[in-house]
Amino acid sequence: METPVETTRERLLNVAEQRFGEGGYEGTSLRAITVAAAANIAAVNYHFGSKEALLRAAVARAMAPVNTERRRRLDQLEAGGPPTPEELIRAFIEPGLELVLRRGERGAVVARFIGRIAFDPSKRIRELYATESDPIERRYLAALQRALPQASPEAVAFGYVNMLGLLALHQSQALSPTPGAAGVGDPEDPGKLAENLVAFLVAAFDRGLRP
Amino acid sequence: METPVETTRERLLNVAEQRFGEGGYEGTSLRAITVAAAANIAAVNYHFGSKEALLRAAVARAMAPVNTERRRRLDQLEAGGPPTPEELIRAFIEPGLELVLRRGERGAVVARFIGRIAFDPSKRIRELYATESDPIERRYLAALQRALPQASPEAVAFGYVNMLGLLALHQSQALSPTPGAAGVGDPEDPGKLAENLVAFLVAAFDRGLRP
DNA sequence: GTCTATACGAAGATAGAC
DNA sequence: GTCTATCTTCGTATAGAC
Repeated sequence: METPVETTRERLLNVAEQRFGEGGYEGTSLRAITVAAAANIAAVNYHFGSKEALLRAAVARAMAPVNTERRRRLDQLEAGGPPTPEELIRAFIEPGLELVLRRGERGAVVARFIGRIAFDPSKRIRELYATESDPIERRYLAALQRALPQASPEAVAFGYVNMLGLLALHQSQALSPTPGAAGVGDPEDPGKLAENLVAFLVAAFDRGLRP
Repeated sequence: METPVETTRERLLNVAEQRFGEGGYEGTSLRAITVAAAANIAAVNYHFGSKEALLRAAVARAMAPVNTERRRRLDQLEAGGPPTPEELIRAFIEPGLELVLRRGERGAVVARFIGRIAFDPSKRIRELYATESDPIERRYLAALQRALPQASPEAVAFGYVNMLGLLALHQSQALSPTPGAAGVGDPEDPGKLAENLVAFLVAAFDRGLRP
């Protein structure tokens, strides 16, 4: 690498990821972010324009590798004939949890951030997240519909919403697992959560979608 | 009724339900609440003590009928021999959605509020919600474990977390349905969502819980 | 007991000088 | 790019009128 030192912009994004994931968007002050990033209070406005624009940039940066991996898996699956529901669910869930698997503590911070944003019921934030995940979402819905020809479009959309919601739920708990629940953020076997979640969803998609 | 006029306290709780459900706890100011309730800014502090205490009171009031109904159903089920997973899931989901079914627009406001709070990843708010739902939660987990003897306690807890999360997700969308998704807050047939959600969860519990 | 008016310190975002 | 100034809004506290 040419630049071993983080720029102010990068530090702001890193801290934003951590703080927005911990306290939520409304619950986190720009002052707290800029202090932790060793930047001036006005730095956010200079680099991003506003608090919301900082959030937008952080979401875009965090989602990029996830979206790339999802696209790659979809391409690969569709190149090899019609994929099964399980393959599609796996191709959706695993990229979202690999952050935790592959990148340790730092990955868990990113996952919690993504989960929290995807999870947020506020109109503003939902729109922002939707913008970031929309292109890939259409492809998934179409592929799921082909894999589940007996299900109505409404049923497929219902299943997709549930899949997205459960992934976000478990991502958002990446650093604060529910005591006693299986494999949620289990540091000894982070892959267990992915397997549990995929199994749960596969069963629900295969036999739990009403026409 | 003896008192056809709402007291300031009641108006504050009603408005809090609506605003907290719409904008979240952090995203809603006491000033916005007191203005909408035609009360003085100091009224919240007088009647409840603090913003968080107002939230606590609103959660308690909103959850009371849901908890009562869940308790009643559990009692009834357990009086008639060991309940099936489906019966238990139904006894959990339906009271949470009946708000919308039975009380129209006003019920949807309450449901959105409950869903949003149950959904909130903030530590403070999660603890607050947990306090309100803890007693009934233990009974449900025990009953689910008896109905699913082959599943480990971790697996049962995992399923319960997912059930709670999906209910909260759909409750929180009571007034802003995802376009195209089946029956989410469908004003023409609000019972459809309950049936869809129960079917989805029953399939997942019956065949999607790994040991 | 209820409610109102007012004030305080902390934190919000942004604009403009440097 | 940084820093300071500024103006708004936040939650909370208090003193006193009804």
